[in-house]
Amino acid sequence: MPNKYTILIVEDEKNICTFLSALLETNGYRAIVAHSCREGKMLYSSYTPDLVVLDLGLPDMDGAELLKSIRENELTPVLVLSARGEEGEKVRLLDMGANDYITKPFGPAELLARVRSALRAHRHAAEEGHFPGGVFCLDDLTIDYDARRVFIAEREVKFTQTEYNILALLSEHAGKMMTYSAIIKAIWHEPTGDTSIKKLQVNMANIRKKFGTPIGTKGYIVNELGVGYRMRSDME
Amino acid sequence: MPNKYTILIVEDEKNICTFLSALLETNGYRAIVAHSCREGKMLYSSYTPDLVVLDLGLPDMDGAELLKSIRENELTPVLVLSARGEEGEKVRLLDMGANDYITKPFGPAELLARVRSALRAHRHAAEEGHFPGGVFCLDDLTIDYDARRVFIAEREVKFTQTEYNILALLSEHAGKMMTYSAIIKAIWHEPTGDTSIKKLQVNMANIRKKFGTPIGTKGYIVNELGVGYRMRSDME
DNA sequence: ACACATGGTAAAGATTTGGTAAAGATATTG
DNA sequence: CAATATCTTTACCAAATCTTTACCATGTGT
Repeated sequence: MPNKYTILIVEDEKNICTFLSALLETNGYRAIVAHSCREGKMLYSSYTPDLVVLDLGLPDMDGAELLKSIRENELTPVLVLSARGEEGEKVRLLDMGANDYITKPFGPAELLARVRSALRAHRHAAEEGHFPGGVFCLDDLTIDYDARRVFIAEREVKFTQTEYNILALLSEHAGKMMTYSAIIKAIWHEPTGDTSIKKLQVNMANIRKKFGTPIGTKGYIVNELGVGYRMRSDME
Repeated sequence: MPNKYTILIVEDEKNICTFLSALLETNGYRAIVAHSCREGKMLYSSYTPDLVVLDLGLPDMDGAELLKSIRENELTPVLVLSARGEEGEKVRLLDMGANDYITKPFGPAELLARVRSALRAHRHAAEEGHFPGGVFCLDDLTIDYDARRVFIAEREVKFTQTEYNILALLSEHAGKMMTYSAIIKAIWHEPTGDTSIKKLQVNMANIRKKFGTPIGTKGYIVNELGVGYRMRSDME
């Protein structure tokens, strides 16, 4: 029924290209391949893909520029492929609006999972700018944005203002990795520094404490070392 | 005694039916159950419920048809229950005017939160600031908007103009957190500042004093530090 | 395995915030 | 105009919270 999702791959290494496009094609996506950022830019505007897989460290132009030109109009999800040693670049692109990243080397299952997750989260966000009914749900966690109330397994849990703000922010972007600087800017409107990251970590600890950390269950919020936090999405 | 909200459940699976009706009944709603769309249509016109929980994929008739027949006259909120994989159908029903959807499997907290949210939104949209019959009820508190009179446990209590305005405002948005700035703008038509928040706080103190703060009972109005006030709702 | 960096957590101190009473200021009423 | 009610401002206290600090656990690279 719905047309295939079109995925634009921007990657210079030939064998990764064929691997990716074969993988995506056999899983029901339409794959378009660009071997440089310039080409990616052109193909993007002619195909308007549903998702972009962007490799860092392409020779001809900065991946950031491509991302910026995509973000000027659309909010098409962008997955960043990064090799080791490109940590800084990775975080920079996440800050600029990339939705997720995958560190090389990666397996087919991981890539497909991230692609699915990004597509679904994006479709949800697009359908009605926000969560229908103003309610967010993830496993036992329920957030009622209008009432500004949070429930965990039927029982209301009180969060302080900053704790709630963090929760609301992460849940509104569920499934998307949010960098420290993005979170700090949104919550405290101040530049990121050592102390502000500490504040964030303390708040996260308090939030987790109130969640009660059900043993055996993976927490609602995941941390990625050196990058930021992500709230799990109920459809990943 | 405040009238219970009546909720019509249209669902064929027996165990989901009993789960839903038990859940809703224990939370202060009146639940009516229909096991088919035909039955739902009939029960709808005889009970005129305040909200409908509609399962997709009923055998006898398309849920869409029931939704359409509801939407012909009323704008009663409709929550759609959908299983995974019925994404397309779900979107279609949202387009046709369903207010929210819940994906199976779902927990009790999620259902209750979405029911509350839908009732709240609908109530607020329907009356231009007034309740059916021009009366608001919450536990011992009764507000007669037409007469501009307030009763607590059968006995009238005199409120000043601003006190009444605040009460009316909060009760009209019962269940929703109202920020300081929203309240101040509505009451004094002036920008929010330190002094205006103080005014509001003093008024709240006076209101609470007149309520008599029955010990052991949670107050009618809840404060969220740094955010605003929320009047409890009879459906929470 | 080691050193190093990063994140988690608890607890103390500093700060902000809300509640309340009471004193002016303003408006309303007879 | 006086008497009264209401509104606004001020001051102070208690409690909630934010921030900082220190220390421990965990992960990362060599």
